[in-house]
Amino acid sequence: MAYWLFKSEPSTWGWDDQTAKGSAGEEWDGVRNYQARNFMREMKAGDLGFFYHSQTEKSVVGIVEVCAQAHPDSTTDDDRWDCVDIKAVRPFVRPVALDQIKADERLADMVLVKNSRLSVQPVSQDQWLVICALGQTTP
DNA sequence: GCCAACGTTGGC
DNA sequence: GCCAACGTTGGC
Repeated sequence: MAYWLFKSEPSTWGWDDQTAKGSAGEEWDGVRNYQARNFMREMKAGDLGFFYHSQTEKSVVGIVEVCAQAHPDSTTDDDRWDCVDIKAVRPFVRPVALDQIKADERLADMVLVKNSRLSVQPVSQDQWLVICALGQTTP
């Protein structure tokens, strides 16, 4: 089982939008970046991910689960682009801010810190556990 | 195949 | 609102 991080601007698609979809989940569509797409193609149903709010909030706000493996992105006819479906699992008791992540030396190698622009990224198990602990939330 | 120009993203 | 970093595009 692998861990990931999904980034979104809350004004475009936020945690509230995601939870509103319930257990049915929703396509993580609109990604037009090869690296991000390739990570989605590696995902398996049951993998877990962080839901990160960029821009105004810059915080990890919850945990999501991959509920459908990569399939063609329904928002384009261009067959280069695939996406997975994700569903909300649970919110963080305390959102974990980017500042906190940057300040924690255990998280210095996170892609979020090193390549802040990549919208879908892998997270190691160690990083996963540290951030869940900071968020006071069950991994 | 290289590289300059351009567009987009996201932190500050 | 600005700017740095990065990815993509297109001309050569």
